[in-house]
Amino acid sequence: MQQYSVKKLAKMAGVSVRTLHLYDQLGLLKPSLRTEARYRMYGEKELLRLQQILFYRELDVPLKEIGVLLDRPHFDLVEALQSHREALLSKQARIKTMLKTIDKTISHLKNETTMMNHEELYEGLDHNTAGVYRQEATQKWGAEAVETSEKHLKNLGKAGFNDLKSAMKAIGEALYSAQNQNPTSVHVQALIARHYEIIRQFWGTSGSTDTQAEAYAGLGQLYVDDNRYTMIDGQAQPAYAQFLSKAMRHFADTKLA
Amino acid sequence: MQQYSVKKLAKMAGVSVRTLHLYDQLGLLKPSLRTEARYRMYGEKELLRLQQILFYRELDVPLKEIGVLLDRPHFDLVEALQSHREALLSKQARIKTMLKTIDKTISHLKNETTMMNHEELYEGLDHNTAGVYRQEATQKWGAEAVETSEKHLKNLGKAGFNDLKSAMKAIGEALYSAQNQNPTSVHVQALIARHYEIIRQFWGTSGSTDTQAEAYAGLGQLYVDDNRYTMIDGQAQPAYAQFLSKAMRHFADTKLA
DNA sequence: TAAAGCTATGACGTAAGGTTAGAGTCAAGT
DNA sequence: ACTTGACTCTAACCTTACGTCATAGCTTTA
Repeated sequence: MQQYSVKKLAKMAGVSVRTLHLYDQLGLLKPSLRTEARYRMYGEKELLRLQQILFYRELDVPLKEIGVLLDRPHFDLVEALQSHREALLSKQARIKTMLKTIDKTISHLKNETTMMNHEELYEGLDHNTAGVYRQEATQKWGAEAVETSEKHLKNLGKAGFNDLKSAMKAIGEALYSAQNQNPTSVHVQALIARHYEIIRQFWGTSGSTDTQAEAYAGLGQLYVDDNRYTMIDGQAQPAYAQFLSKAMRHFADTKLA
Repeated sequence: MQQYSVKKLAKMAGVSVRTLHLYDQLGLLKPSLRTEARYRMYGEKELLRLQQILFYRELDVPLKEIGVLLDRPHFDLVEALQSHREALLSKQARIKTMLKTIDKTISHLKNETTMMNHEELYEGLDHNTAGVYRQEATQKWGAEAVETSEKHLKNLGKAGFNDLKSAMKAIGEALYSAQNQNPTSVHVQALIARHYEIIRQFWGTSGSTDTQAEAYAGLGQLYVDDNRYTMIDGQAQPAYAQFLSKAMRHFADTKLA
């Protein structure tokens, strides 16, 4: 029977060692045994239970509650796991559906995107103070970071992608380059605004405004699901992607009449 | 010029007095003046700024960041307020759209809902252990609470509503009666599962499964927006409604192939 | 055998408040 | 004038779910 150390289990489940220590202390997840030197060792059963815990944690159920839920005498582990599996399948399905919708609307692609100057680059956020924002960003992170980010954006304008997927990938690159800086900055807000503009070109006029807004907000989920944007230095860092997702949702709710 | 005490401002904005004390201490929102007795008094300007703060707080922007954002020299207050207003309009529009969709699908209403027994009542969650769950719930909250809740559900079966709106209102009643208990309980989960079943009857077979799931998850927002479910004892208590909304989203993602 | 890497416990820090506690203040009713 | 009830002040401790040391013991590898 397989046994895992704290580190191994933590890595497998994507949590910190500290988290496992805490869960042990709270009685939420006890190791199956302790070695001579009091090292914690976990078995398969504990791995499964941890999955359950994380599953409920996603819904912001407090840890105490989770303990009660899982320790219910008639809790059906198999059924719960199946539902977990279905949740993953469903997520996959949602992404597939979105891609399908995107593919359909690609056919509307007509007008070329054009070269942009600095003012246009930031117009999604503010018409008049583009220079100010840019200067502010430059002061904060240096000219190089800002220019790299802008270069990506400008390339977006010139490129004329033949599908939305590559457009998203390119804008993702730009966002990625800004990510090590302050993610709540105006600069990132400008990127998000521009992001929407570009994607809208691929949607064309198909679909109601509401549908477009929904779809756009949905795209945010892609960033969360794609490792490309959640891994930094080999460490899971979902905070940034989640902020993006939220910001996109927010943008869709706010800016679209 | 209008002046508000802490309590008044707190009530208007839907936050606690403690929150205002904290924001004052952090320098995020200072009262416009202090009375002789050091009572905090806020003016219109502070009310507006508080709106801004809450706006960004919704996106989980840390308070420190919010301070930086709002104190930016070129921050355009009017524009920000307009965008806030648009956000509200957009929310309204989303609800309207959903109602429209619902109205359209009402025409598919054909099959009558039938009387349910206990097993059926809980089938959304588990086929075999309905009795166990029921017993558990009874032990926890007493027979009366459970029976009241079930009565509502059974009435749903008998009623044969002529529109989805009243169906939702009725199931809302049932959920409301269970709300003072533990909202993460299996009992509430059962209610949610049943909730979905009933609503599905009104959707009939129209729309893809994905659309149905989306629409169902969207309904959760109604609970959040409707004062009926967010006010308890005259106090704003959005936690429950938000949990419901989340749970419904989760259910939609999990249970729908 | 010594360095490198893993582990243990304990203690403190964090964000955004909640929750008392003790004391002062204000308006209304008697 | 006096009391009552509602309101306010500051200060201090509590909370959740961990992150981040610090110190010390254990294991593996060169």
